[in-house]
Amino acid sequence: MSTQETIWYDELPTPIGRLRLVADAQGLREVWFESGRHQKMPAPHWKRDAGRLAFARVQLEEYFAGTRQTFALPLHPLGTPFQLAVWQALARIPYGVTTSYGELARRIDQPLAVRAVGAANGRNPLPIVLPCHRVIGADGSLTGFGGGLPVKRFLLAFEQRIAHGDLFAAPPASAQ
Amino acid sequence: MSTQETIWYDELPTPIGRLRLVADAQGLREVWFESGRHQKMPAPHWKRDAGRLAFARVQLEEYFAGTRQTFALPLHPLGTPFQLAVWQALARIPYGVTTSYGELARRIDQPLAVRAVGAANGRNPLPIVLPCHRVIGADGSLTGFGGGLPVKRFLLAFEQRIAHGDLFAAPPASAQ
DNA sequence: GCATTGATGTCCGAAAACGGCGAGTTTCGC
DNA sequence: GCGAAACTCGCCGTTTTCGGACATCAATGC
Repeated sequence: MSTQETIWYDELPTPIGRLRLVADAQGLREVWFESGRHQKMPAPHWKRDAGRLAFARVQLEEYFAGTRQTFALPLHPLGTPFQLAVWQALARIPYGVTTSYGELARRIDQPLAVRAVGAANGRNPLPIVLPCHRVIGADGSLTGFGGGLPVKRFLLAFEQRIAHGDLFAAPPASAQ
Repeated sequence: MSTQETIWYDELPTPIGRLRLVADAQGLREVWFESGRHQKMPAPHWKRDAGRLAFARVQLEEYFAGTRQTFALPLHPLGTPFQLAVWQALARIPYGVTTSYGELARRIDQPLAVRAVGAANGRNPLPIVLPCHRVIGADGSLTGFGGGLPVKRFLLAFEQRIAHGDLFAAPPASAQ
């Protein structure tokens, strides 16, 4: 019997669909889009526990309510050193601002590792909390997003709106 | 004069070529593919006797007609204790199901005797009756069969078809 | 005894394929 | 001519695939 680490999870309804939050004793580990293409399921030994995930759920609810622009959470994403570097850089992109993959590569001092940054971005286990949606192509194209491009569009428009203090949603911007 | 045991044999046409059946007073001893590479011939003192082998021939005909999935025959294969153990395990593999050599090794409580199981399988004196054709590599490769790999493929496809209740053969069944 | 051989399975390293890119060039419409 | 879209190619970490090297056990032949 291997000593199995305890893992908790919970679910959360949002404007972009249901999210599944996963955490261990050290912090938030994963955020999934339930309707995502991967269709991942919680491992059988994980425990559903709303209380354990309240710390993250509250801040996400605030984010979607438009009252929170920065997350302050214990995070524990699993990845290679390179991936962790990229994900840390993600956390430093300000609310409502976009950057390019190339720019991100420069910020981690690997200006040529452009596609690798793209790949690491695609593996981001903590979407929204680590705002990979704020990274777009150098030519302004959205290029890709785990939860689907419509969701990426929605998040960017949403942050724009909040950042500019517009209280009402603009008509088109239909999400998902 | 050594007391020579009486041995009878007979032949049987099937979709996979002529089979030769060999039995003694205690039961079925061998089944050969006449076109097999071994080109074995019946020993001179054996007696050809269709009546004596009717018990086995009937069940094999039923098998190839698709109306029999389990054999109920007196068997008398000759082999070492290890081989007999392997062959008994063979008899417990259900119709239309495949297993790996490693899995078979585990079932006889000798999980590391993987290649030995392979060797014993290769010496199976009662092909078809003891379904060595249902044993394949762990990676799904067919790896080998006394009657030739095409025959193994045919038998597996045939059992699949019958087990799933398909009455007509699929056209190409292009070997995976 | 001892060495060799199989109708295998596992592990490890090398090599190739694969991305949520970007810059430069070519190709078409206008 | 001009610009946008299509194509090409280099870049880099990760993942997948592939091949060769072992371990392991019974049987066989000497």
